[in-house]
Amino acid sequence: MVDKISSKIQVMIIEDDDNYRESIQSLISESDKMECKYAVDSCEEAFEILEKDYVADVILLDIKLPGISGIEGIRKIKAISPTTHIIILTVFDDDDKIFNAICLGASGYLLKSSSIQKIEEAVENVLCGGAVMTPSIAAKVLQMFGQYSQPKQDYGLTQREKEILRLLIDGMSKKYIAEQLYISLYTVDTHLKNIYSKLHVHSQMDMITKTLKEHLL
Amino acid sequence: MVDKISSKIQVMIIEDDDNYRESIQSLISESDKMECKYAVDSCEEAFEILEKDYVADVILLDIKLPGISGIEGIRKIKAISPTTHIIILTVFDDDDKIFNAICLGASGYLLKSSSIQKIEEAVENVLCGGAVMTPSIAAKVLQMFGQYSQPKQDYGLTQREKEILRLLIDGMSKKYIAEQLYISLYTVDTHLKNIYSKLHVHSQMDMITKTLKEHLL
DNA sequence: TTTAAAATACCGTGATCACGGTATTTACCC
DNA sequence: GGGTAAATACCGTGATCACGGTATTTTAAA
Repeated sequence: MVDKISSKIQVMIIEDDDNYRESIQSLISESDKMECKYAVDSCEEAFEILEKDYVADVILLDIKLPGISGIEGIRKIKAISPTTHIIILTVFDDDDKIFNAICLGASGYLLKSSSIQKIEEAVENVLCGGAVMTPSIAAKVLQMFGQYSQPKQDYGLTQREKEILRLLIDGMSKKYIAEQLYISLYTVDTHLKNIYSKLHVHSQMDMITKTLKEHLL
Repeated sequence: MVDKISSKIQVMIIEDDDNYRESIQSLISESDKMECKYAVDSCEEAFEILEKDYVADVILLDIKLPGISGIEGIRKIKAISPTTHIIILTVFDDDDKIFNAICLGASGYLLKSSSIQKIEEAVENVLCGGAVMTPSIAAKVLQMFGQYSQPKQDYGLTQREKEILRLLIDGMSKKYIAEQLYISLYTVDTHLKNIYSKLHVHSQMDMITKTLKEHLL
């Protein structure tokens, strides 16, 4: 072992377009921060390399690949090498696929037309724990996010009612709640009746589905 | 009305630092795509303007303001002028606040150190329905997102069991499900017992909370 | 073809729930 | 000081649920 172990960021490329793959690899070779030892044209090849000793810091992954697609590949890459960050490369703005990719654990998404500077920037960002997204993806993600946190309709539940609701959602029975709160089971029952009336439901199940689906707490 | 109505993008600035506000305003004035008629130093002022006839396409909003904070301001801005996009401006990488802002409906987040090109780019992106985020924010958002969609643990439920689970979550009673599926109530009961055993729960409520919390369907 | 898994069905018992009442005590607002 | 909202408590009845059995048929895999 004459050479010292490289301290450069280990970047791997999975891309079936020979031209693009090689051009990116050579561009990365010119960087003094990144290094690309392996540039392969399929997920299958990548798996083999990763299953040996090689540890990639970042993988630039084409989403449209013959055989195992990029999307499917993400899962396995993450399984083999959990610390490896994945940046999706694609030519088109295929929001849905990108969206899936991101849900599966990709840290970023870049257009193939991105400059080597953008790529380098993205690689550094994901290594710092950041993520990189195009505005359209970002918007989609935020939109889903908004639904999830925003529409807190107010049904006018009192503090005590909310407290009891919380305990029920945590899986406690009416009886147990009564004991925990040092109140009578009858009282819990009364509160429940009031909650039902306010939420327009008729069972604990309805109440809980409504609460969880609408994120009322 | 001699002049034609401006077709430039209407950008409004809410920023209490006089220097920064004025410099951004003058930079925007040089743009041929954007126009900044109003640059104010508080949300209160902005509300007044928005409550009159003025319609801002995009508001550049400082997060740290005297009086009503940027975060609080977002809500009211959105209430007065729902179509207005909001881009948060801040000096520091205050993830938590940004995160709140984004949940409240901000379309983007920029560092004050951003170049006028970046700002222009961001403005155009949000007007196209996109969103702009720094990598650290993006990562945080994705992380929360991942929890929400990833951990689909498999409890080995059969098709029929999943079907019944779905119906229960839709609020149906065991009896009603039996009728809908043309099977005996006893059968539904048996399926329930099996589901309980697989999910390690002991009531419909537990089952539903578990299903909804872990997104098992 | 044998086996295993899935779906179906039945029963009884004790526990829990839903919901209709009614009623008292605080606490706070006008 | 009168009114209101919130929290507390009690009761009975009919409905529903949980869960322990046991058992048959259908389907799919070996």
